[in-house]
Amino acid sequence: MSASPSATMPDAIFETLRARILDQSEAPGSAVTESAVALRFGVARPTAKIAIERLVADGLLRRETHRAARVPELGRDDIVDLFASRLLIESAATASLADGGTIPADALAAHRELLEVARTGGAFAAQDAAFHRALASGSPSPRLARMHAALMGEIELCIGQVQAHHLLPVTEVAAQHQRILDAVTAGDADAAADLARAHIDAAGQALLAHYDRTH
Amino acid sequence: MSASPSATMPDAIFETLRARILDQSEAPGSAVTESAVALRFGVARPTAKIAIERLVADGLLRRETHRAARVPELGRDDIVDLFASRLLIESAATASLADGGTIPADALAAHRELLEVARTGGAFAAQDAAFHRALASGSPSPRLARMHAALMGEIELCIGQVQAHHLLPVTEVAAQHQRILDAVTAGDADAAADLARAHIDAAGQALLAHYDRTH
DNA sequence: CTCTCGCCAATTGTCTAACAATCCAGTAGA
DNA sequence: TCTACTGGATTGTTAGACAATTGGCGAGAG
Repeated sequence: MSASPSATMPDAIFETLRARILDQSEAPGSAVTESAVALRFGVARPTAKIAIERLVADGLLRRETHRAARVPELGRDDIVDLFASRLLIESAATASLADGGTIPADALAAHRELLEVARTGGAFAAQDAAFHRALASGSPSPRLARMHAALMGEIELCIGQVQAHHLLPVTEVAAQHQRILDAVTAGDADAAADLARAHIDAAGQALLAHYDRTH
Repeated sequence: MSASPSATMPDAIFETLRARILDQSEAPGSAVTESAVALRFGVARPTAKIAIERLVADGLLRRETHRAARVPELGRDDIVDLFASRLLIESAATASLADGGTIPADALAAHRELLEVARTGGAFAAQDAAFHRALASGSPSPRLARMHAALMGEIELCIGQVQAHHLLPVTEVAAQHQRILDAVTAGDADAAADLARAHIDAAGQALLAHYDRTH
């Protein structure tokens, strides 16, 4: 995947670091300094800085001024807040999508890939995230889509954990996605929003329960 | 106002351009090129670029790749979408604020300034914007606050128009703020959210009516 | 022995200059 | 008249260097 048509240097660094953070190659809590990144990729520091700033904007890194950026360790409060915010945005986006009554092509493609993974087994985090991303960016409200994108980085961090610890069976995830799509196709905004809420809440509850078990 | 303790070059350019855009010194639709800004402030282009990128992130400028950034002309769809999104975020933030039952100090200060302006007359856009900004950033949900901040630039653009065309009397704005604060103090989340919704909706409706009159 | 002050290393913030890629309009040629 | 090309304008990207801030560590005073 990821045939980068016009691979620019900051983009390439961004993508590489993003993948490493999402699959936990970069341990949560570890520091990612501009100098280290610049050295590692053989570029000037400002180039590394741009990549890091994009990661920070996506919520995949956190930083304070004059401090090294760090991979976030999502605490209980973070998980609660993140899923509550996501619930608000994504259910609204799903409802407005249902008003239109059509499913974005990207969302359908992601859903089919997820069904395929459910049959063959394997990692499904990428497909799950792609589905939700497509759902939001297909919404008729550009600002809703923008806000969801800003949340998506941290969400993907969480999805990775749900998958890694087998907190939810992939078949159940796929089934819930199917029901959401059905409601959207039927143009039932209330039902679509409710189903989206339930889907997100289930993931949040599972993750919180796991967090409480391990802390 | 705004004693910048450590005025950095990009920040100074950002603030200056921001003020010029908000008071319409830069006409909507006009282009803001990196070179022009660099020349005007006597800095290198990347320095100007950073300032412009911040403006774009705040929604005060729009740009496509390899095209000059332009001051947005908010169309009817933009206004509808912006106020709908704002309604969703700000009412949720206000409700969670009411759950805590305490008013952020900044919000109270902005409210008092607005009351003062209501007595003496004059421009109130800055105080109105500061009030809403403080309300959201005082919310216990950092992500809600972050999303509201991302909307705030465009909101302020709208508030400026509401003020410039006298679409709402400042006394009415102040009175509605007062009612919201009262509900928050009382810890009544539902009432606070409803009042916030009504307040935002009134502004949106007034702006839309004005838009339809003039287009 | 403890507390405070000052220095030093680490890190980011910022700026300039230069080259590369892209887009658009206007023009020359078929 | 329509197409292809060229030139200017604009942004994208990068390297290198200097400045400012932070936090920790050690030395000296109490």
